[in-house]
Amino acid sequence: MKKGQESSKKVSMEITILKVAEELFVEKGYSATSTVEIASKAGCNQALVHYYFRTKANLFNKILESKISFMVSAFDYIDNKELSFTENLTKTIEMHFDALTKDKKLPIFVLNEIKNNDNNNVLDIIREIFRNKISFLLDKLDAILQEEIKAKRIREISALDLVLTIVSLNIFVFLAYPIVDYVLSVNEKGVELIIQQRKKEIVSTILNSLRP
Amino acid sequence: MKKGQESSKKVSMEITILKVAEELFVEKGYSATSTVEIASKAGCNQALVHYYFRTKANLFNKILESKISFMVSAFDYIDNKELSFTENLTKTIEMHFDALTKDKKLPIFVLNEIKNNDNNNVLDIIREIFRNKISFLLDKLDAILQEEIKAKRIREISALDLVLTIVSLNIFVFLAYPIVDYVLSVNEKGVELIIQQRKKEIVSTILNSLRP
DNA sequence: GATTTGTTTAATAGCTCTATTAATAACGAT
DNA sequence: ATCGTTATTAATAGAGCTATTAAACAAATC
Repeated sequence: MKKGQESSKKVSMEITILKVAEELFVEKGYSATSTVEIASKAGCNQALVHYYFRTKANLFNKILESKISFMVSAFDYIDNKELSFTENLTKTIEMHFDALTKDKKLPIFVLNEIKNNDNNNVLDIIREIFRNKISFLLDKLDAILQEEIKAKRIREISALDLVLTIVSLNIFVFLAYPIVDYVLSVNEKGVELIIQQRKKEIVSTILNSLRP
Repeated sequence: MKKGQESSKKVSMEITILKVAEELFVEKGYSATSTVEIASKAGCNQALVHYYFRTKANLFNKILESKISFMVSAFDYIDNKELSFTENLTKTIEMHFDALTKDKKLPIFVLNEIKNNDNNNVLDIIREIFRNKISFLLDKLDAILQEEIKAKRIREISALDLVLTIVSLNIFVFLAYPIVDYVLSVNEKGVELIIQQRKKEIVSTILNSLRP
C-alpha cells in the first residue's frame, strides 16, 4: 500500500480530534467547549472522542501542556556572542513578539486556564517548566545585565524585572487584540499594521528605559 | 419599624445574590458558574435568582458592565495644574496600579469574557465606554504630550502608545499574580512586597523610556 | 382580621453534557 | 475467505443546568 499517499489523503481521526479540540479549547476555554461540539466539528461520533482520550480533562491537559511549552520556548534568550547587548535584546524582544503574532489567542487562553485552576494541574505544569527552563534563563540574563551595569552602559535593573517588562508589553498587545479589532473596526490589514508599529514602539520603550 | 436596624441586620436577598454572583463570575467565569451555585452560596432557592434577574445572562451583564466601568474609571487622567508633567504621570500610573491592587482578579476576568464574546454584548459595552470616555481622555493627553515634546522634555510618542504601555505593565502584574503566588510559593506578605517593588519599577521604566 | 402584594420555595419540564456499553464496520494479516 | 484487531456508531444511563409554574409564606394595607 502507498503509505505516503494514504497519509496525505486520510488524516487519522485521532489527530483530527486533537486539532479540532485544540482550536475549540483555545477559542472558548475548557468549560464552554463540549465533547459533542468537538466530535461534530471533527466529523465523527461523540463516543470516539472518549474512545481515544477517555475523558475531556485528559484531552484538555494534553493540549494545554504543549501550548504552555510552546509559549515559554518562544522566549529562549538569544546569547549570540557576535552581537552587542542591545542587538541581542532587540532580537529577543522581536522574536518573542513574532511568536505571539503567530498564535494570537494563546496568551489569554493560558492565563485564563491558570485562573480556572480547579481539578487540573495547570500550575504544576508551569512550575515544572519554570524549574527546568526559566530560572536557568534568568540566571544567565542576570550575569549579562550585571556586566552591562558595571560598565555603566545601562541602569540598575534585575533580570526578572526586565523579562516581566518585555512579556507584559508584548503579551498585552494580543490580550487587547479583540478590543482594538472591534473598537477601531479596522480591517485585517489595518490591524496587522498597528501591531507592527506597536512592536517598534515596544522595542524603543525598553531600550530607552534601560539607559543609565 | 426600625428601618436603620432592619437594613443592617437583613440585607435584601436581591443584593446578596448580586454580590455572590459577582464573586463567582469573577472567580470562575460565565460558563463555569451556575445559577444553582449562586443560589446555594447566597442561601436561597435557585428559582429566586431567576425571579430577580430572569436569566443568567441578564444577571451577568449587569455585573460585567459595572466592572468594566470601574476598570476604566480608575484610569481617569489626573490633570492637576499645580503638578509637573512628570509628577502627574507618576500619580496616574500609581493610581491605576492601586485600583488594580484592590481588585486583582478583575483584569483576567474582563479580558476573558471579552474573548468568549458569543451572544453577549461585552464588546458593545466597551465600545460605548470608549466613545464616552477614553477617546476624550486620549485627546487631552495628546495635547499635553505635544507640548512636552515641543519643549524637548520628552521623546516623540503618541498618547495611545503611552497609555498602552502603562496599562500593559500594570495589568500584567495581576494577570501573572497566580503564577507568582504559586511558583515562588511566598506568603501573602511576600507577594504584597513584590507587588509594591514592581510598582516602583514600572514607574521608573516609563519615566526613563520617555526621556528625549 | 381579611385582602392584596411581594418574597420564597418545591417541583418539574426540557436540555445538554459526559461517559459507558454493546453492536457494527473496516481493515490487515493469515 | 476468514479471523482478529482496530475504528466507529447508536443508544442510553445518569447527572447537572436553566427556566417556568404553582403553591406557600410573609408583610403591608385596608
